[in-house]
Amino acid sequence: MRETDFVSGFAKGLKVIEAFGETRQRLTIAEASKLTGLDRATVRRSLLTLSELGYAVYDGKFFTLTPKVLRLGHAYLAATPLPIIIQPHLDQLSERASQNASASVLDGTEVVYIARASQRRVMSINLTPGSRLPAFCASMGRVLLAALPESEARSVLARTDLRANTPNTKTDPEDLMAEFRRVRAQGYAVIDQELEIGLCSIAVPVENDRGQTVAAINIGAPAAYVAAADMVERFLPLLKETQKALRLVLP
Amino acid sequence: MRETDFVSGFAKGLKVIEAFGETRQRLTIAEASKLTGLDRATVRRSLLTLSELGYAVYDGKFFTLTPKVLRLGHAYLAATPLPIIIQPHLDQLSERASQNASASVLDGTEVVYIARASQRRVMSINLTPGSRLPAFCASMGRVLLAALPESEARSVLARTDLRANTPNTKTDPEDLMAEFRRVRAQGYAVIDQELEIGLCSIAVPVENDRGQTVAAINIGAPAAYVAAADMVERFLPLLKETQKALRLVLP
DNA sequence: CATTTTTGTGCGATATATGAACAAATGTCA
DNA sequence: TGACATTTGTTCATATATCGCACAAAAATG
Repeated sequence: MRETDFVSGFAKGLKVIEAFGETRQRLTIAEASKLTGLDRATVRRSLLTLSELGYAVYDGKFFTLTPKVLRLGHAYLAATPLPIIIQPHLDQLSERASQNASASVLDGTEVVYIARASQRRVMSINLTPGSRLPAFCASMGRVLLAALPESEARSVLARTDLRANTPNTKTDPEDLMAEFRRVRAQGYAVIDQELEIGLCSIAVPVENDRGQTVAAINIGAPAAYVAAADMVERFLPLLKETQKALRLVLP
Repeated sequence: MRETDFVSGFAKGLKVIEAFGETRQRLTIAEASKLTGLDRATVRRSLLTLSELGYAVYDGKFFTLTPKVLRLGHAYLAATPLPIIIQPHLDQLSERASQNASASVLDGTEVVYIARASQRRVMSINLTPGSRLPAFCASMGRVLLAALPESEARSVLARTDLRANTPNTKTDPEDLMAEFRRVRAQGYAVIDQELEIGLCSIAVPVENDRGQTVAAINIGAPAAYVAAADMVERFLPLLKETQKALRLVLP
């Protein structure tokens, strides 16, 4: 791409929007400037543009995003057939397992939820489409990373902040690479309270008819209710069924 | 605002992102140009910028959004304390009612879901944070429109495409204005299959301690399971309780 | 009230938008 | 099939808009 094919004003504006996600709520011009590293004058113009378009409001001091920005993110969910195709299968899966079921894709070092069917509340965090979790310690993340070439998976780990969320969290890159190989061989990943104490989950890849992994689906259950050792027996057959059904309908 | 405080390149780029939501999946440069009304050369630059930043991918013919754009929308949910405060109350409400509960705010002529707690699948459409419905025929929409000054509510209706979703849908502006007055007086709105056949819902406003309406919450139930006439008796007390709890914690 | 921080604005250098032009790809019809 | 018409992606010159700096004004801070 030539340099003149890049609209830097657009890129800077997007950076400003993302700055709101990193903190909370309201930002002043100076705060947004610090967070983005952009010049104050530039940030100011971007924020005023957002206000003019209705994506933000300005009270003379603070800028606040409006619900209109949800349209930007939602453009992906609405434009991508994947969540739409997966959702009914996920609903059925969740119903039959009497547990929460989710679908996600990989974005950099994180898994991004694209669909979810809940039966019960079990996690402390509330997950909705768009929510992100570190891939290395999530069941779907393991499955998605296992589907990458080893060198790429290693590169993702290198870029990841491998911090332990619980005493169970595996953080050694070599352990994780070995785990990916195991996951690839057995076709599923089980997480035993590595992300959150009291939460177990099992995930399988979602593949299209060419065998490419395009997403992952999982079932999460309270550890008090289903021991990690029982996850495979109880949920793998259901997951495999959903996986098989999806392989037939995905392009 | 002065004219030079507006970054048109940014505004055009945002328009391009939204163009993906209107159709599906993949867009060529020419398609995006038609949808946005922008010059092909300009759209091309915006799309190449999105690709360069990882918000889109380009295969030489089609541009596709990546999950990274979800960060933009999610910035609102993460930056706004409202969904975070409401969610646990919504979970409790949904649990006690054994029905789906949702929270939304008004954006123009539409209600935008900001949080949701599901117990069962009842609607044909899948609603997630960011989903939109026409305000005039949704229970939360009625509540939110009733909270506006009459002139504003009338203006929203004037800008709304008042199409009937079911034979039950009220579409006459004067009927609707009368309904808003009724809703305002009684403090809740009931929808009897106006949005979708087989679906009833009841909503109340979420007010802060100054009495300003900042959102709405609702409970939806299958008409086959709960008659519209019984919605008030069965769910209003629960909604009122949640409303009261939220009034105390909202700024 | 002095000091620090933040915000708003003018300006020159630089980057972008525009619409026309053109080649390549695609579609249409005899 | 082959000739013609359309559509599409891309490039270019140039008029126009934006960028980031520097400075002034205004708030906030102590």
